[in-house]
Amino acid sequence: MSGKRSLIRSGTTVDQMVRAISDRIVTGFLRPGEKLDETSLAARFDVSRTPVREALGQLSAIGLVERRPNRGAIVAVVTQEHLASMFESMAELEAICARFSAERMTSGERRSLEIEHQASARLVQLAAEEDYEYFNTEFHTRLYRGAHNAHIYEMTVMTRSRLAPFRRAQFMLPGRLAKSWQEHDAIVTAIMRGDGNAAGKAAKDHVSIVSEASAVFAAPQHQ
Amino acid sequence: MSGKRSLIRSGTTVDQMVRAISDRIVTGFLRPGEKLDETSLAARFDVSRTPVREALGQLSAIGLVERRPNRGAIVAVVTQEHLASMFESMAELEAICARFSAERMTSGERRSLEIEHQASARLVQLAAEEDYEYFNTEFHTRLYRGAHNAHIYEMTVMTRSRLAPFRRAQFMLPGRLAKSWQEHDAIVTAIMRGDGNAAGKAAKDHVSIVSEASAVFAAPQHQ
DNA sequence: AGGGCAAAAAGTGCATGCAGTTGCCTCCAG
DNA sequence: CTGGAGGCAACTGCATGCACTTTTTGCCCT
Repeated sequence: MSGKRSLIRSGTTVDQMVRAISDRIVTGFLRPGEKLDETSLAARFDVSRTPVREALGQLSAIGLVERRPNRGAIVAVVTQEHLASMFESMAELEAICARFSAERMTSGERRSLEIEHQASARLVQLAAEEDYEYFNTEFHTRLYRGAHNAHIYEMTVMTRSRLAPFRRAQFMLPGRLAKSWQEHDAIVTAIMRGDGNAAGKAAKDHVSIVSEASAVFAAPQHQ
Repeated sequence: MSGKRSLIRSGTTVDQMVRAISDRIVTGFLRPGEKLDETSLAARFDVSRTPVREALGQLSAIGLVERRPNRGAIVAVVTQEHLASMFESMAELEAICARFSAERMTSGERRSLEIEHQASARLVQLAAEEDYEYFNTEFHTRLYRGAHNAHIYEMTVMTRSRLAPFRRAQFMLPGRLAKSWQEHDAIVTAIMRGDGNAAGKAAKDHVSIVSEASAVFAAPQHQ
C-alpha cells in the first residue's frame, strides 16, 4: 500500500469508503445527480479504484447511488413520485415504531424519552435550530429503537438516510421548531399512556407534515 | 476475458453474480451459515475473484450474506430473535400493502387479483403444492404492486427475499393450502370492498400464521 | 457554417498479482 | 495424551494493468 490511510477511522478500506461517500451524500455535500468518478474518488481518498468500486456497488445496492453500466455512478436521483413514496413509507414506518414503542418500551426507555423531550423545549425557546436538529434525530432514533424490532429499525434508518438529502432545509420554515415540538409532545404523551394507536397516528401525522415541507426539494424529473 | 460467460443471462458480470448467488440463497441451495469462498465461486462461474467480491459486498449490504473481515463470507445466519423481527416486519408491511391496495388498486388490478385468486381454488382441490406456491408468490406480489408505492414495494420484496430460506417448508403442513386460500379470500374480499383496515388486518393475520409455521426453521443460536 | 464521422481521450469492467492475515497442522514439552 | 508454539497453506484485501465502451474533439465534406 502506498501511503497511510489519512482521514477516516477504522474498518476495511471499503467500509471507510462506504461511510465516507454515504456521509457526503446524506449531509448533502454530494448532491443528487452529481457524478461519482471512480478515479477522482480513489485519488481523493488515496486508495486504488478497487475499494472505491466496491463501495459504489454497495451504495448502489442500498439505493444511495445509481450505477449505469459503463457510464459511471451518480448520487441517486429521485423522482418526485419516488420521493413521495419514500415519505409515505417513512410515515408508515414511524407509525409502526411509535405504536410498538408505546407497547414495548421499557420504563427506562420511556423515562429517558420523556426527559430528553422535555429538555428540548428549551431549544425551541432559544430558536436553536442546529441543536434542535440534533435532538430531533435523537428523538426519532429513540422511537425506532423503542420498537424492539431489529428489522424495522434497519428499514427505518435506511429510509431516513435516503430521505436525508431532501429534508435538510425543513427547519428553516418559520415556526417549524415549535410545531415540531408539539407534534413530538403528542407522540410522547401517547407513548406514556401506552396508547399504541394514538402514538402511531401522531407519528404518522408528524412525518406527513415534514414531508410537505420538504417536497419542494425534489428533482423535478428523472433522467 | 478468458472464456464466454456460460450459464447466466445478461447484465454486467457483477450483476450476474449477485443474481446467481442470491438465487441460490433464496431458494435454499446455499444454506444459512454456509461458507462462500471467493476462489471457489469464481471458479464455479468462470470469472475472476473481483466480480465475486463485489457481488458478495452488495449481498452483504442488503443483508443476505455476512462478511467477516479477513475471514470470508457466509450466508447470513439469522437468530431466532432477528427472524421473529423480520416476520413481524413482514406482517406490518403486508398489512400496509393490503390497506393501500384496497384504497388504490385500479379496477383492472382488482379484477385480475380476483380472477387469479378464484382460479387458484382449483389448485387447493388438487393439493398441487408446487403450483399453489407459485400462485401464492404471484398473489402477494400483486398486493405489493397494488399499493402503488415504489419504496414500500422494495422493502417488502427485500424482506420477503431474506425470509425466503425460512419458509420453504410451510406448505408441507397438512391443511395449510386450504387455510392459506381462505386467508387470501378474506384479503381479496376486503380489497374488493375497498375496506383498507379490514384488508390490512387480514393480511397481517395471514403472515402471522405463516410465521408461526416457519419459526421452527430458524437457527437455534447466532455465532 | 453546420452536420457528421473518425480517431483519440477518458473512464469503466474485469483479471491478475502481491502483501498481509487467519487458521490449521505439526511437533515438542510436560 | 494434552496443551501450546511455530510454521505452512489457504484465503482475503488491495493495487495495478489491460481490454472494451463511451464520450469528446477535431476534421472533412457538403
